[in-house]
Amino acid sequence: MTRESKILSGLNDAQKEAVSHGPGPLLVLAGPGSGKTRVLTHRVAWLVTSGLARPEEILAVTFTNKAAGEMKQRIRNLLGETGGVRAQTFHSACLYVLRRDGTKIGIDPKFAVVDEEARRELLVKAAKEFRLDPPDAAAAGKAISFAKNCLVGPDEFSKWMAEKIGEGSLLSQKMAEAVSGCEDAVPEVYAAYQEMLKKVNGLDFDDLLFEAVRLFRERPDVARKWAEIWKWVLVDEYQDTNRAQYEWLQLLVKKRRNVTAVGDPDQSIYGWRAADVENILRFKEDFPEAKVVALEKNYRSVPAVTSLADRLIRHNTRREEKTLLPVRPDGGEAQCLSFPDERAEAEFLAEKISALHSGQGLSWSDFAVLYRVNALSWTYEEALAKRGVPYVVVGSVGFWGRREIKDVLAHLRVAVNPKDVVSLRRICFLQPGVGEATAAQVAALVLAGRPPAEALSGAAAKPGIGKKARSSLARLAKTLEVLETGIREKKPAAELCMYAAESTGYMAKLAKDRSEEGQERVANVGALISAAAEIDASGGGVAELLERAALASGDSDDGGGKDAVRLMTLHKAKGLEFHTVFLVAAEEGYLPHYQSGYGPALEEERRLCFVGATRAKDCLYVTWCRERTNWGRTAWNRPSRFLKEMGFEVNSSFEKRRLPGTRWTDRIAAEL
DNA sequence: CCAACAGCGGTTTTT
DNA sequence: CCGCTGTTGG
Ligand SMILES: Nc1ncnc2c1ncn2[C@@H]1O[C@H](COP(=O)(O)OP(=O)(O)OP(=O)(O)O)[C@@H](O)[C@H]1O
Repeated sequence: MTRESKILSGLNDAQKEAVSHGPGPLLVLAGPGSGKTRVLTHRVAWLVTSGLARPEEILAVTFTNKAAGEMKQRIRNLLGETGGVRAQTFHSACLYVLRRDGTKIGIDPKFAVVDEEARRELLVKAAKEFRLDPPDAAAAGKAISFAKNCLVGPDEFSKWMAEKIGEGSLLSQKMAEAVSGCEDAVPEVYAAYQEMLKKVNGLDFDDLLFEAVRLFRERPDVARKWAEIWKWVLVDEYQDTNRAQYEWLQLLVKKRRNVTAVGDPDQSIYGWRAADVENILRFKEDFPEAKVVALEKNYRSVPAVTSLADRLIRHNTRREEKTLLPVRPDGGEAQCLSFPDERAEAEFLAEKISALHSGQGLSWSDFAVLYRVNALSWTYEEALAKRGVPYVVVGSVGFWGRREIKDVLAHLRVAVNPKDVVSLRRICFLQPGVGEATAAQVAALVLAGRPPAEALSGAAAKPGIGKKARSSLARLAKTLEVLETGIREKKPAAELCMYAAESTGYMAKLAKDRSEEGQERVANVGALISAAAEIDASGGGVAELLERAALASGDSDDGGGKDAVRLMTLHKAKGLEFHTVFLVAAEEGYLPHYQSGYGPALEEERRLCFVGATRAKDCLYVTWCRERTNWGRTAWNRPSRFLKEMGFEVNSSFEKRRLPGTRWTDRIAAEL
């Protein structure tokens, strides 16, 4: 078998047609479990083996860093190596471009990527100038993020917001909620916040997209250059792209038109973050010559699951119908269960998982518990722990988001970007005897244009600074100088990490804590040094390490390959699949969430429920509780309206209802 | 000026 | 339950 035919084997006709589409735009529109992601990866491999594209000419855009990693792995399995294919998120791709060509629109190439934590800090400070408290700062931050993702700058903001509110779209609904009470101040906060970002020479996540679009718009020659580099662009989860991503993509592909978009409008669940499902619906107009392929077979789920999901999603009004037939025979089960309270619900689930694990020879990682909000996870954690069932909460902070990692890296960030006052403040606070007053002195000197090491020594000499602070600031200044020369001389990142951790006394401070948590921190810093060494070995350095850290800082712990039950939000479950899924807390107020109970937001809640249900391959248990206690408050619940919409007969008069999957499905189908 | 602690209120979902 | 705020004692 030739390499090319090997890539096409294991695909149905429609999939083959999409994978082996030649040059020109291609749109794959299909429901869950139809093999969209599979098509995308096989298409990348096919473009290479067919000789149409060289690996380095391909950009495959994914929704998360994790999905990018998996895509690379699958491409490696098909081709033997990734050979320069870039698989990454829009944000990473834009960062890559801006690092290289940002100077052409006046961006200092040493800019730092401002992560969520630093962003909050800057926002709070910007909001304070206008007498807004932190909650209002967070609200303004949401509005600012919306604006940037819609390519609206501070100057146009007021006008834009006035137009948006009252428009009736999901975004306008969310905007109005976010800024209610502080509308008037938001434009000013936006401007002040951008000013601060400029001062610290930083770009936040949204700026990466915003600035990359500005670059391509203002410098068509640069856009052309990148269009020649990435001659083939493929985008997964296209239904969840926002305006900025859409625009950037258009600028990149409009000339060569070798663009593949893959997605499912029914799985658009990020409207609240400015994603616009119109982007995928408009593809045929943007690219009139586009080939459109529909995948109509569901390989993932048993009929009991697909029919229930289909019934649910039909309740959305703004929607184009699709055919999706299960190829799997009847089997498995889909049930709705009710419980008196969340303890009973959690115990049931733990017991069921234990039983299926030992009884059916399933792995722990074949199970997922999906919920609407992170706050619900602890109930299920408790019950699983009690039964000794291994589990991972996928929402928890991952390696790159951990405090000790960010602490050590903050030293390197300051050494690379001398204007990074946020990181400088952070490392000041790590020193014994240093608090707000001292850190403010240092920050003021840097904002006045002094280099960090000099500012530290300068502040140490000021009157009113304690003796302890004085000596630790001097030590920190020395460390920074060494790091700066180390970076100039391109010393390995691992070496510099180790130096930053040791010479500042940070390691010693961590080591003093003998608790389990403390020991873990020490080990994590060790792991950071190993990670840095790996980056060094693959030809990178400090810049690459910081890049990786900035983009991954928000990534959650996915448990790696650990055999454990996965607990996560419905949003995080997108794109995944499990043998058995527990869709818990299917109650009015949680699903749909009480803030999204009407209008376009409700339709998105329904899609969220749809995404959750369609993660199940064989078994789906949708559960709800009559009574739920949260933060010490007990509330009565009504079952989610989505239960009825899925075809379950729900009434509060029975404790537990058990219906065998397929037979039940047939009966309901006949009734409808 | 800084660190430690108690009390309160509340974040939907995340690159 | 967790993070932020304001208080105290060193
Ligand atoms: N032609 C095929 N033959 C057998 N199995 C297939 C085929 N195509 C896809 N599958 C399997 O179906 C499942 C779903 O595939 P994939 O994740 O690519 O679907 P998807 O359309 O991206 O789903 P979703 O939109 O729900 O994320 C996977 O387990 C995949 O291996």
